[in-house]
Amino acid sequence: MPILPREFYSRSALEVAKDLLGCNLVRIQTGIRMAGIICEVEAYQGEEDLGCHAHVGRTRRNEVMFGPPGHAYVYFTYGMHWMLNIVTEREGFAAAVLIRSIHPSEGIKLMAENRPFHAFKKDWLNGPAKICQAIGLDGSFNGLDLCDPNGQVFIESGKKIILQDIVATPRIGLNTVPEPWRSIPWRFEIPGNHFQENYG
DNA sequence: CGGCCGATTATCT
DNA sequence: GATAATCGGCCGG
Repeated sequence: MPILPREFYSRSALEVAKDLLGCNLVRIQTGIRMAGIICEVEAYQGEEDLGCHAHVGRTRRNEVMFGPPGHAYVYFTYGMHWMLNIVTEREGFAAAVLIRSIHPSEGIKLMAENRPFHAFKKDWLNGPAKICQAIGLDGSFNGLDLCDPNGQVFIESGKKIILQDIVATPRIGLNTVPEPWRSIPWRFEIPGNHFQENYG
């Protein structure tokens, strides 16, 4: 499957988020290819969005989000977790899509080694920090260009998910974010059981 | 399975 | 000095 080009990411985070469902997140670590089908994402867009890191304006942490689309915004939180986001929209407009869960498809053995004591337990890959741990991503990947075919991280197009199969709900963990941003349904997912029955 | 809570530190005010 | 786009262990049902 072809690598998603820059134009794919040069759209609103809401569109990109939904279109990323069903696509294949690929990570090559020490020459070994790991991949997973994206099945849960969240959109964050603009300084108006009080749930988006960019709402405070440009800072050292969020500056990648203000940059060109198709790059990785990897940030650190809760003192121990890394999160992977994909930058969207045009340069100068801060927007990104958080990858929240994947259905592992390739290199599962290496993913398991990257998550010792948790591999193959229930829910071992449904969470943004779990994914980064499983595919070996940290802050050194912040700003990485995902459109570089020779890169170690990129996304390939996959099965097209029809809108009817996508469930939209509020974004997770925005406990102190004011309404309406706290509850706006910008989290998109392919329900787990549905995914396994129809897309696994 | 669901709810509660402590861990742990870069980044921002 | 406070906060955080989370996780995993522990507990009760």
